[in-house]
Amino acid sequence: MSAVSTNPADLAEPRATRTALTPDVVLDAALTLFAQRGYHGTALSQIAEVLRVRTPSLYNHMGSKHDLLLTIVDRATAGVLADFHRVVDPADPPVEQLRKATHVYVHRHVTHRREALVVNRDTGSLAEPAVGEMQARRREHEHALRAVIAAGVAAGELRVESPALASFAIREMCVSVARWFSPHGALTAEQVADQYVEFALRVAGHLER
Amino acid sequence: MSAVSTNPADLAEPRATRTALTPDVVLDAALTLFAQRGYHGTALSQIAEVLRVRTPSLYNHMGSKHDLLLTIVDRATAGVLADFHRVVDPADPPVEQLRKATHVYVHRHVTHRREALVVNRDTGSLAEPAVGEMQARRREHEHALRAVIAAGVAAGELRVESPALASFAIREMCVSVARWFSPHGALTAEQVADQYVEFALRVAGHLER
DNA sequence: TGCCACGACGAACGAGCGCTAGTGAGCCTT
DNA sequence: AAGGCTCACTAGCGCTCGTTCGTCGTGGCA
Repeated sequence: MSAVSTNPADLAEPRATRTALTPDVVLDAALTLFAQRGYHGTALSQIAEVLRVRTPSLYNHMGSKHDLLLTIVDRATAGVLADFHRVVDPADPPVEQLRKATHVYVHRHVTHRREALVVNRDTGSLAEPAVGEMQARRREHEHALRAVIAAGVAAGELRVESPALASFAIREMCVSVARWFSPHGALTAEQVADQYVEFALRVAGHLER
Repeated sequence: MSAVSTNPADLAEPRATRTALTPDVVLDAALTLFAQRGYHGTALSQIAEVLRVRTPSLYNHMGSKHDLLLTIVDRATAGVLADFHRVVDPADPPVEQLRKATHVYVHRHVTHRREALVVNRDTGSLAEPAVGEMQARRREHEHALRAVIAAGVAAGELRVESPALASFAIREMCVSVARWFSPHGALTAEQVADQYVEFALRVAGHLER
């Protein structure tokens, strides 16, 4: 099928005209390049080049290269947790919680592909204590999803041997969407999210309707 | 559950006593460090330090830093394809092929965690034409798995809307095992592989027994 | 019109990188 | 005992990195 693309150029449009430089513009360019080449594989001179500016000018709009990464990872991981707690209602039946949790998670990874790639690849390049804090956030989401699955099993709605294993599998399955999705493909973010919700429910052993 | 570990130190044991230096020893140390810090995040001086040797000594046993990465990725991707064709018998029913393909794939990612991490993270850091060649191998495996699923759907043994999407989901689910598995955990490679085969069959819509 | 804050710039820094060359110590062979 | 080979070493190369500093042109405001 031609619905998807592995073309990494889907991430980048070389800024043709030189627009006003702001912290957000710098952050956005860094995000694109970090996602493409990785944190250590990206030089500040490359970010400056994309922005049609000399390297030192960047320092008028940022703290340091490390700060860029920290801000990116911080916002991204906070967003995932915010998504989860916004859409998952503890009063809902576990299956419904799993459905909603998976949907936002996939949807975020489709609409925030660059952030997802950077978080998954370069969180380890942060300095302490930031590494620990960011990993703690990921663990929080992981445990929340695991609890939902465990509750579903306890309620007889789901059937898995190990909620932890199922939770790992589902999460990584969703994350990987960022690696192949293309906005130019045949599938919309919504369609992909719906498909992956179905996959997640199957992995979790939801009884067929 | 305490069956798994996210401790990255599971990858590295700092070589206490200085053993004889050989190309394989250098490659192994590079593999460990690349998996931990990434290709661009690893300096040759760090590899040398682990081996209790000065940096230039490495060049008696390797071509260049880039050669190390190339060798690692080359062996790893070739191994995946060899695994697939060794265990998957085209004469088998599609479901059986999917079962075997998933099992070796997970098993390899459990027993070759470092290789998997490096391939997924740093293949893009290779120079042309190596990048293209390695990606072509990954595509070959991807298409082979997709064909198996499509055949299963055609035979009425599996049920998915899009074999491509299911193939993506299953592959990445298996790959991610390298990210959390610990040999010190409660689960053996075989047990994890069996569990993930079950997950894969569920994603592919295999009818429950 | 004069002033001032903003910010892009050239120059340059110290550090670290991958890698090369030449030297000399230890070992095997004869 | 003498020779040659292997290989780890010191020294140092050219380069790029992230970052700092002081200058200077410009646009908004008095």
